[in-house]
Amino acid sequence: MSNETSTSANKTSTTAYDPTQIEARWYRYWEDGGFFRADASSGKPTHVIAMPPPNVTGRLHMGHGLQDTVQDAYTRLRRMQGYEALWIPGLDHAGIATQNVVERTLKKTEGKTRHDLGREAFVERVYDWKEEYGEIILQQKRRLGVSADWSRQRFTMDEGFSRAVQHVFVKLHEQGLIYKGDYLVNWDPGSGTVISNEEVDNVERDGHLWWIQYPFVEGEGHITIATTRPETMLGDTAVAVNPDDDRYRTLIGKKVLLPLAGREIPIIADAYVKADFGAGALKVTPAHDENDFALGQRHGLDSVTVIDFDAKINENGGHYAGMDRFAARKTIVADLEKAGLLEKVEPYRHTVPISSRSKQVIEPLLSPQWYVRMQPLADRALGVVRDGTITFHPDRWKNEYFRWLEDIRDWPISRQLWWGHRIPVWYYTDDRGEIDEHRPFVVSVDQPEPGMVQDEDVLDTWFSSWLWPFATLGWPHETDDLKTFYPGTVLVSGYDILFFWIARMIMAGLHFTDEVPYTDVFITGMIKDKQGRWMSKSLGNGIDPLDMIEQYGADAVRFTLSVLCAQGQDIKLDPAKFEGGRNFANKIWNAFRVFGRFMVTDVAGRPVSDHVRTRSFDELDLVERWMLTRLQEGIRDITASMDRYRISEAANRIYDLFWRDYCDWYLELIKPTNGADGELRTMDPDKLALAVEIYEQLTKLLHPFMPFITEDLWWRLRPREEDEACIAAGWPEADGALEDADAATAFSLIQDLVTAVRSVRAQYNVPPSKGIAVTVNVDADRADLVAVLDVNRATFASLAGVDTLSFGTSLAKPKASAAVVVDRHEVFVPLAGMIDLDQERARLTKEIEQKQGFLRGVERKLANENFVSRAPEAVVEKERQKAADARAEIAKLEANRDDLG
RNA sequence: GGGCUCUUAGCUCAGUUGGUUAGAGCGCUACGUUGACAUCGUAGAGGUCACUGGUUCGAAUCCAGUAGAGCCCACCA
Repeated sequence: MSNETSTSANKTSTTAYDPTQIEARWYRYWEDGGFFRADASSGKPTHVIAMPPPNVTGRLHMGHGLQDTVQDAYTRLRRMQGYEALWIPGLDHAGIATQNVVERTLKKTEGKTRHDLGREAFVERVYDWKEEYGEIILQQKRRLGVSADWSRQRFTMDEGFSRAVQHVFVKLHEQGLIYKGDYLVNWDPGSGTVISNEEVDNVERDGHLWWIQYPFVEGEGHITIATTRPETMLGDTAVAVNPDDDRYRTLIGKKVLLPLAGREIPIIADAYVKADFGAGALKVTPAHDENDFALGQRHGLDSVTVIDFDAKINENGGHYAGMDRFAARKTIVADLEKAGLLEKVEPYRHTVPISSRSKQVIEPLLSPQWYVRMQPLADRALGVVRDGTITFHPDRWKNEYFRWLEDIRDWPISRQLWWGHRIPVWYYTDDRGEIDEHRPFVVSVDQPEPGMVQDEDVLDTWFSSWLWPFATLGWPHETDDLKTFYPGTVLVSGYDILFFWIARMIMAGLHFTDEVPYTDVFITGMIKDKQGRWMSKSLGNGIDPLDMIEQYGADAVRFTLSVLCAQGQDIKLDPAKFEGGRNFANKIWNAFRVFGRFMVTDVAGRPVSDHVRTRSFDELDLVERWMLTRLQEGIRDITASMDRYRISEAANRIYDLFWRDYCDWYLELIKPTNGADGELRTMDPDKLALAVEIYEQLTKLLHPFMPFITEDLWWRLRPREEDEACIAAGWPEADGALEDADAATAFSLIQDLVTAVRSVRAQYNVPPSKGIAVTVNVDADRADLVAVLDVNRATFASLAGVDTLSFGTSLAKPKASAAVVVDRHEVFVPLAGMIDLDQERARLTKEIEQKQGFLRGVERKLANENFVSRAPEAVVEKERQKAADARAEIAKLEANRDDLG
């Protein structure tokens, strides 16, 4: 079944880098080789990151891609720097999210609800789900190159972790920080559980304001109230007015007849009521509104619950009982209208609480729940950020953190779910097996006495997540891991879970371990689509990182994300941006080939002998000393940027160092060219050795960002022992002995001169193949440069495509030549037959005008008394130098223009 | 109602102790394939750094205000 189609359509250059060939292989090598595993007994300084555990139901998305790229870059960097670098991975059981998914699947595939199965069987199903799908996302992370210590992988519901969670509950209870209370909670009818304030989104919606008349019990007339939720009127227990409202002052204490319900309720006065809003009179429903609940408490009102946990009107709602809350609203409004009690309806835009889980409207309901008193925990957490023990990057996020903690509320931690940690509270039962309300409950991890039953509810997912940095290390046991790796170093996360998780981890760390869980918090921006919208399933605008890895390679994806990850700003991601990363990987690959093809290798492509330079630094060519100098600067800059958590700065720096310096200049100069006969020349072994030496350093600098390609090339550079991997190599350190400021200056001058010559060539369309003669008239004050240039004439000539080169300080301008002034030096390019005198004159004139404009600006500054007297001497001197240079250059340009006749 | 962020080249964005002739990538223009890379090279065009005022010898950078965009908090029915 041979087919020979599409050979040309698939034509790809054999020289292009192909990541698919190598990524899986190197990952296996690292993982099997134990390179990710941290050793608690090494005695090295530690660097620890606790990976935000993804949900067991999760699939890798770009947010993970970004955050894992950052975490992996730091883990690899510190590992190379000699730290015992531990990155702990794991999974979060994600209570509501997971239960919802499994319930939906159950419904779809078997048409059953969880109640059909029963608790035990249902939880069994969720475990099955977890076993089957939980690992997927961690496998996906491996594709990205995540170098986490999989041997230490944890799950928030594994046995040890569960014990830790329950231990914490018991401890907090002992400390009086956990209580059970009957309060108004955020009931999510969609998920059938309570949720915390943080899980509620306040969304602006178009609604109505209904004006309803409540008739007086005695005498004629009525009072009008305005409400957005008429269905709750069935539970009204008062009407409230402002005590200073003249319209209603005389009505306070009177009774009204609650329409439809037929109950008598009082008119009360409370300053909370705003006289200028709505009708100025407020219906009070303590059982279904937070403000009304507070009002009820102040005035000793009854609470009448009329909406049940299924979001339907209950038996207190008379003949509305059984109706869904929104259906009831319609019916009630219609009934009021029929009764002539509906005064008017206004369109009204207001905020409605929506469950971030199920997207359904939250129903505030009275319900007994467990709470954590947060104030004592919050105070310490505020302190450690205020005093700088913990630093946020970028800094501004600490303000959000403060704001939340300064106004902390108690945390409702019980959830009416089946998937999660059972609350470790036990109840005595009576003869019929029912909970005996008369006997006190017992808080205990294990069943205190036979026959006692455990609380039905489970704990909020975050009640386990907040222990992540230390419970993953074995806490509450004093394990070696805990002693060695706690506290951790840095936490990397998006700002979306600053309150849910980051702040709570800090509180938990301080409270339970007396330590901050980490000293740095790296907050990434969120990934948006090209147009700045959130990526979502419904919009279908998500970009799958795995698709991108397939298409461009993991290194390309990582590098691109690193570059984009600037200062916590949100990232508008266009998938085309990964091309930049792919192109860079390709450049890295091909740069190696420049010198790599001169190495003798075995079948695996590994060199059979080492290449070690024999020349001393002083014996190196100018470009080589320049390149080494640039390399040392690069090492310092990149390391410093990473230390300051400026990962995009570091990524950009290595990109420039590699592409602009190493490839564009250094490699261009040292690469052998073909001989006249077309035969490829050999490469000078010592030049090759230095090329390898520098490339090896660059490989290491690139490794935290692009681990796969660097590991692969690493083995092509030198013969190595099996465990001498790039991932385990030492991070480069800048070496002052490999720096030469004079060489850097001299080469930089050559770069400028070469660019000037190329520019002339381009302007006059001189083909590269055509050799030219160039005369450089060095500025008289810098005569020393003549010798420098002379020594490096071959360098110059090769870069600029020059046949004949003349250097001097008083050389005459050749006939019919173009002139360029660079740093006060003149570059003459004879262009007999090609030069257009008018064009050249115009070009020079434009150049002169530009320079004159610049000079005027500088002179204006220098003419300013205040500038000269107040600015630092060095700044003034710099300006004087600029002016002098500009004047000299203008003079030379003018002379050259005049010379054209 | 409070708070935060953003506004810099056609597009996406860098630019922290205030002193540059304001940068990058993509896109655009011209030229270029005799063995590293066309996923490339060389040379270029392109910006009153949103606006107004202030501080300063000097502002894209600091301060105040204005306008637009976005986000987070918040109990006005």
